[in-house]
Amino acid sequence: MELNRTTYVILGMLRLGRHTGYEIKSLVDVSTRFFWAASYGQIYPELARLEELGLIEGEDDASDGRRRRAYSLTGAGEAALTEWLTSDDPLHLELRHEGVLKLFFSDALPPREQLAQLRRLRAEHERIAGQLRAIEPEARAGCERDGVRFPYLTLEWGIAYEDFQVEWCKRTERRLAEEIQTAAERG
Amino acid sequence: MELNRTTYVILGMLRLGRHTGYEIKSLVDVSTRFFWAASYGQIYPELARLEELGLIEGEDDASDGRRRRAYSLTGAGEAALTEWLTSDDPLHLELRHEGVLKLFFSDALPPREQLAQLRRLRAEHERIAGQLRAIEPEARAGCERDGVRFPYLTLEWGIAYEDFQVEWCKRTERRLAEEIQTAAERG
DNA sequence: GGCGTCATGTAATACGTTACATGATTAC
DNA sequence: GTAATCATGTAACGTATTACATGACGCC
Repeated sequence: MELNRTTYVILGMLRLGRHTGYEIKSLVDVSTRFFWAASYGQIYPELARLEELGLIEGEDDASDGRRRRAYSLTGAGEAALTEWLTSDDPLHLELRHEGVLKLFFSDALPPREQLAQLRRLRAEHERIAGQLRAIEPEARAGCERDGVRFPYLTLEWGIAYEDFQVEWCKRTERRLAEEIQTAAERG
Repeated sequence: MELNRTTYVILGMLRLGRHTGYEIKSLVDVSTRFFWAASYGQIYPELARLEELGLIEGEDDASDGRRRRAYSLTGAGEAALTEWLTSDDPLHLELRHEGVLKLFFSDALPPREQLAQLRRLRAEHERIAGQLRAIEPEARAGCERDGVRFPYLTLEWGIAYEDFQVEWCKRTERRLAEEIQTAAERG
């Protein structure tokens, strides 16, 4: 059936309710974006393909003058989603982290710059942690309102992850700063 | 000058010493791969381009019968690398984590399957942590031998990151298991 | 002689983002 | 009336992987 991985964001979002492509993109942007992004350029063609495969069903609606097509899961779509959720195929894990890459090559820098770079890295993770905390109250409310808990759980995961990064940076900053201090006293 | 981000892996690796494209790929595969991958399809064309830009210098060598071209950094290349290392342009941060995506949609599953999925996620991170710990002794030795410490530091980061994931999974598994238990006693 | 490694390179493919075109509605 | 939002769609571009072709060396 040649399902790619963007497929499942769409199927998963549609399982939570009938939605348009535009809505799916908005949902992704406030939820899975931090660990799984998707753009219009992927979503719209994929919706067409999934409908052709019979995994989703679209219905046109222009009742309020806005042309729109909302999709819902078919039985086959629900089955495909569950199949994916319960399969133990190897997970796609990918990390691209320019900050850590810079750190990798930081022997080229003088100690003060090394520290400065670490602080920038920390600031970045603090910023993201802040973003996540800002949406936390709404996510919690949504969780209690809809009886859907796992989206909230993954937000908790995101916050814990960013906090881990921040703490690691702080520890490493302290280590580096101490060494610079010691070197200065000896030198 | 239109430098993309694969550029800097190459410049950085060449700062550590004169290398062929093949060697750069091997180095990436045992070091930055976990937070910054690169393939032959990127490396070889980029080496040609960087030489044309005057950031690196290649020299042919077939002394042992094997045709090969080893590159080293030029002054301009070193400057470009330092410029990147010290700049505070926004960092490229990207995470694609199919396991967390599955978790996000796990309200669709019965509790037993939710737990099973979490265990799979943990197993995956335990596997990677194991891989990283396996290369740790060699990295530590290399660190002490060459006086280059930051590559080792990023390996420590990788291990800490994978350990964080494992611990988060364990905590969450316990929470879920308790709830299932409680529900069973009430039901 | 054959397998693994060293070594270069590219073509085909897949994946993903950005930017734009289009046009309606809603809120100020 | 105009800016923001809702809504669809795609073309161009950039990024990255896979797979293959090619060929030599070193070890068993």
